Amino acid sequence: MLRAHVASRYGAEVPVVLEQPKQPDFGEIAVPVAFQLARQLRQAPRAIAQQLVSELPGLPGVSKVEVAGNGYLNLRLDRGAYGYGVISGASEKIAPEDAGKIIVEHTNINPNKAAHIGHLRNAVLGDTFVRMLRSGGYPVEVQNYIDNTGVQVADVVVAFHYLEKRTPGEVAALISDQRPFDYVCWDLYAHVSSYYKTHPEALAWRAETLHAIEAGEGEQAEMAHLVADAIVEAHIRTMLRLGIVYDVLPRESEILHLKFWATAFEQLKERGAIHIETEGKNAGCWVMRGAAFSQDAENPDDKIIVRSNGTVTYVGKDIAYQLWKFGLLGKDFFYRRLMIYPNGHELWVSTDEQVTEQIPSFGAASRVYNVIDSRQSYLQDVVVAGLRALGYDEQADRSIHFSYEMVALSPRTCVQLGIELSEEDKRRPYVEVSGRKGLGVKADDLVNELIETALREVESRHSEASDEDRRQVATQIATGALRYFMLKFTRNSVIAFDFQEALSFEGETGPYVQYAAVRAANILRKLAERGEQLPDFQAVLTKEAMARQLESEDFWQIVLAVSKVDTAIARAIESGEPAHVAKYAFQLAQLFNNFYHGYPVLSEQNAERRTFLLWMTEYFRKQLERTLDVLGIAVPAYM
RNA sequence: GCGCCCGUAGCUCAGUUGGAUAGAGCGUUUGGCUACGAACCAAAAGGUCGCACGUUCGAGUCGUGCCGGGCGCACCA
Repeated sequence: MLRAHVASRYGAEVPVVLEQPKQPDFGEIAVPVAFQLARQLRQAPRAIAQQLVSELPGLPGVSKVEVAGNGYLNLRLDRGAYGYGVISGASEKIAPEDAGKIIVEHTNINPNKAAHIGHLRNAVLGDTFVRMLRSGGYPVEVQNYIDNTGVQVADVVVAFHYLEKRTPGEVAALISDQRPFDYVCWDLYAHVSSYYKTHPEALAWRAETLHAIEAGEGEQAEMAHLVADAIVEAHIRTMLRLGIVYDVLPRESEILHLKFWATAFEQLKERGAIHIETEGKNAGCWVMRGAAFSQDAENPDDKIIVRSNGTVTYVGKDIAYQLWKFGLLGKDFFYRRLMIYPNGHELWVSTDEQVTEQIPSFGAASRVYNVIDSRQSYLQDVVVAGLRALGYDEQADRSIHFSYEMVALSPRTCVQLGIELSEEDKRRPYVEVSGRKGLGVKADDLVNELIETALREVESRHSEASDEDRRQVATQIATGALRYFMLKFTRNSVIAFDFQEALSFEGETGPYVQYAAVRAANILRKLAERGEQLPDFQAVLTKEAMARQLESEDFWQIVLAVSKVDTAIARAIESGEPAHVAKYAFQLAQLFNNFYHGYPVLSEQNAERRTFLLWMTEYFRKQLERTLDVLGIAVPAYM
């Protein structure tokens, strides 16, 4: 409407953008359109703004338009109408009707050792983004790719087979042993990695093992399966502690056995996307021309896809996998159900032969997000260049590297962990986590420590509750703290992990937000304990009543902010930034704690005011819970 | 050498496609428990947004060049 007016008055198509003013007393909506017009009309912005206001017809829902600053148009909303609309309004879905399936691939941990905090950041980011998309109405499929035939698994097999001389039977016994198997492998992997350094000839064992795994024969192959399957199970269990689940686990073993690569290879050759090199340093290799993904325009480096010994590199397999995700490979996996989660959700895993009639449909998405840390951006570029070289430009555009910076360790935390730092490392702002060196904080250790810390706190506050009960609450608080901690940083900031900071439950943390939701619920519970029921808000709080109550600037600002859950999530989806949802949740909680302190609800004497306060409390509770749900954070029964 | 990321309060970080007086948490100082449990709230102090040019009515935000830090650039994944 405003746009139409501007267009007809000035004969100019100017984008009319609506903004939120910096300060609340400037009104609810700001329109900087006069600035844009100023350039075209060569007049002062303020003069144009004044002209606009004097000629503007009344806008629905808007009570007042005024000129401010150098030429802002500030709109003030009709508070009663807005408040009444909020009571009766439903939440909006932003996904277009015809939106195709979205695949989000995350976690992707090498199944050869325990998960660490770096993996947690990946999984929490991925899982939260999935929750954001689903709350917006998008259909999403969650994949966790398992590299069960790679070097890292081979290295652990080398350790078992050659260094420790164990049989597959003995490894199987270790898996069901007391000590967590992923922890055993964690140490073993660090051990074998350092062994290679002092005994380079041992690398021949690795080559031999990789060969055995690929051929699917011998003790090493058997052991590789045992190890990978057991570790995958451990990872699934670790992630479930944080409420993270998957739909399907595509495995590298099936990419190989079902000849995904062979099919992709044919396509790549046919379309000239890759070439065989006859001379130079890459002689005998199939390479992709560096020009396709070059970072160095002057002298682009080619990327080897097939080695001179005929084996395919990781990038090659990833191109095949990416093609499958878009349904462009002309092949599919077979699947078997791996497990059923406690909530009934089914987890499927790829297989190389048909074992069930009821094969679910996976893959064939219209958009793909790969949650992978920024260190692999070069390889992701190559994969996308591969799609492009095959003529799949559209799919290349819809292949999104959802990148994030690594989690490192703060120097203080290194000292706490008893890690010896070199003089060089001591001068760094943070130290990189390294699985090879066994340098890092295991995910399960961190979760356990968070639970114990929370438990001490819960026990000191709620001596009346049962042990079991308190442990459940402590677990919810611990995982809430951990998830929030992983989300409060934007994706491209390096997290220098610090124990003291991560174990904090005060200030900008998950528990702070949980506490606000619990407090809101407490008020409503107290009400019920007094035998009172929640009033029918829609009937009691008429437009006029709303207008009366919302004359209070405090209340008006609260209602405005609390009503913007969907907007906040939509904006976060658009920017691909889960941290924005976390930030919004924290702001809501701050607002509520403020409200809680300033306005006693149950003891309010004025009947209409009391009903209004109750409604605000219930509205706060509902919106906080929704936002926390998108963050994967539970609301405890008490705190 | 080339590419990507970062540099904002003592510390850790936000800053919504360029907009009005740059924000939060922690830490410091001060005040608030009669329970809708203080895992909270209120107040104070704290800034050359790394530096310099440029574009613009307007730059923390865009461009160029420097400075400082991190990560990549394998016939590993």
